[in-house]
Amino acid sequence: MAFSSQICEWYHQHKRDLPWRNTKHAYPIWLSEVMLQQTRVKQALPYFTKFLKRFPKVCDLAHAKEDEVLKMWQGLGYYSRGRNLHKAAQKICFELHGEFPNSFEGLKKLPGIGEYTASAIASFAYQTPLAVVDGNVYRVLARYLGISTPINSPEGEKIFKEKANELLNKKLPDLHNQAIMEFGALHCTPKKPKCLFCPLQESCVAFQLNKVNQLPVKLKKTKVKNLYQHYFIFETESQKTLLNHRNFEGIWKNLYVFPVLEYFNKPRLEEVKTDFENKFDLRVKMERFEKKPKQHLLSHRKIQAYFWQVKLSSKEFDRIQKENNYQLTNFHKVKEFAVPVLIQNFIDAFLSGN
DNA sequence: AACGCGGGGGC
DNA sequence: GCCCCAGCGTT
Repeated sequence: MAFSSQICEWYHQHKRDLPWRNTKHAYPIWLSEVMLQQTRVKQALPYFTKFLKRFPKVCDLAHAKEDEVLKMWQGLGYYSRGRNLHKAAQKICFELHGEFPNSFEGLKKLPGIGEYTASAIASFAYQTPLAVVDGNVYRVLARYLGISTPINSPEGEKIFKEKANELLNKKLPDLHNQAIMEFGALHCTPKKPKCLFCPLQESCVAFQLNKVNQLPVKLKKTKVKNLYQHYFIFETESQKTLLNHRNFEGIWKNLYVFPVLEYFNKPRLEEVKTDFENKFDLRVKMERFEKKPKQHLLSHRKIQAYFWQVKLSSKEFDRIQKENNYQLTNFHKVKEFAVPVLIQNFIDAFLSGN
């Protein structure tokens, strides 16, 4: 219990005032936890506020269109979280009479809720004595206990989960869980942890062995692949353009982009033009907005995006829209659709005249 | 057991 | 440039 009381004491003195800590209701806790998956507090905070204002209750979220949920999620990334959030809200509202499951197992059945999030909601909302194990906890425990088992190996997962539950203060699981995560986020940080004035210094194995900067151990990193995208901004004289709803598996599922050709190997310009002509059965003058591609980095892709301006007669425009089932829209209404940040950046520049 | 999935920020 | 972030779902 020494560990927990020390962590909780530290938490009492250093914790940030975050809105989802001022409630015991499952709905806002769940919303915050999903947004915080692989996402920093600073980035998630404005989304949390915006969502709660627009969807005060879970059934408000359930009754919304997925398009609107994704539009509100725009810029937060990992859009499957937004889609699953919406699906889970519908389950809770329409199948569970608006009541959240009150057990770990019940919570974990909901889409988008895994081991971590189920533990978090169960402990924060219902004081269930379950330890959360997130990136912060892996790091704190790896150092404090001097465990060099890779945190993302099956054995590591098992060991750290066991240790986390051994150290858990089962009388105050919510406080303990908040405390250890906040400690990892603010004090026992990945780079430059504040060991020199750490309350756990004497009992921290990694500090005693001077191995803090070697822990935690993490296996591999998935290689980043290049992705070359050529977007086509179709224009008519009446300010219309076409959007493609990405209603298939993969990057940006269910978001909207301009009609696009994608390549894993850099195509020659002639190749792009030929592919364009074949895809749309169309031979027109096309011009790139800029010679240099816009680079956009994802965790697993390095995207080079080219944007082409394609002016069409209303007849051809109409044909292409129908043949490809594209979304027809006025250019200044593109901002009403959920689009990736890459596309939003282009639109912003385009509309401001660059 | 490994990979796909976004975007931002620290160093 | 590399790593990490209150991970999850699929294969």
